[in-house]
Amino acid sequence: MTFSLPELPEVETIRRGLAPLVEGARIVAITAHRPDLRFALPENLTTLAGQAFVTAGRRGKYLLFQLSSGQTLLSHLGMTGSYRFDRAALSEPSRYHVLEPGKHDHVDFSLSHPVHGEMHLIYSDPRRFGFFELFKDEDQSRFVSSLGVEPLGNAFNAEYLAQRFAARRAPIKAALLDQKIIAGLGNIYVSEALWRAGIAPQTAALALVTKSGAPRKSLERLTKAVRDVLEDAIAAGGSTLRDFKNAEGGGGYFQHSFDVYDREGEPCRTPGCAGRVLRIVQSGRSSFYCPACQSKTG
DNA sequence: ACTTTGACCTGTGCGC
DNA sequence: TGCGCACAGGTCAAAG
Repeated sequence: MTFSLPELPEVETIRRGLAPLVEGARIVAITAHRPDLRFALPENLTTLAGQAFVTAGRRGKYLLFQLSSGQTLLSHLGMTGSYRFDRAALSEPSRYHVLEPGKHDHVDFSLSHPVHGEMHLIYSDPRRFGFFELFKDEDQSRFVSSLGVEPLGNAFNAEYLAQRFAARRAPIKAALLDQKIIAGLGNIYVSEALWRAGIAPQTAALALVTKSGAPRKSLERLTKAVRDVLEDAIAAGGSTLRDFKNAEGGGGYFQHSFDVYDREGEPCRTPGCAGRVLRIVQSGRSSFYCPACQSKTG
């Protein structure tokens, strides 16, 4: 079992696992075991007791828990954040009301659900790159307000990307990682999408746009590749998601295999291609691609 | 306005 | 076996 590297498909898979158990649950108490993760925890986090979770949503890589007060609790998993349920009844006198936290357990949501009963939802995060935010409206959110389009939504299309890429000299790899353009792609799925589209990661983003500002064929392919790779990953995640409800230690998922990511030196999987996967470093991050079938010219 | 780099943080896996 | 070190990647802040 590898660590979760939570990009959009992983966050969506986690959301689908959490939703049936948290939606409708009343918050009995929230206990934070430390004052900060990546950033300081919201000051009034522990005062949410008495509210209920209405929906568990997602935007990009953010989980958005809508509360009965109208507020939204934003949760970002960083690189190593995870949720698990502990079914210990809150009212059992032999139990501590707040569970004895594990080394990397940082936030404990004590919940009471009308159907599923009492449980703890525990946020754990060894590297503490994750963070929380509490806001009333999305335009007040430091994180959500600047996000680009949802890649599985209608606003995501080749014309939109052409407009955003037209003045970008940076490599397409960096442009696809920019959350202000597309919300939800990370290092893994950028490599995967570029491989599917036959575009080398060093290609300047503006090379995918014509002089008149129209998307080139390659950008059309890339748009479809991004959408397809995310949909495939969500489908795979759904099939491997362990059931939060019945799992002893909580839910999770198994990372599936990728076509180029982390396959340095291995054969390219494009039919008929004799190339091997290469690893290069761009902006301090690994990119994996096949130099034989991914073009640098747009 | 755009682009790049460093910092944050800990577990893992490799070479010696 | 143990130690040191490079590496993993999401986001922001700062520098170019």
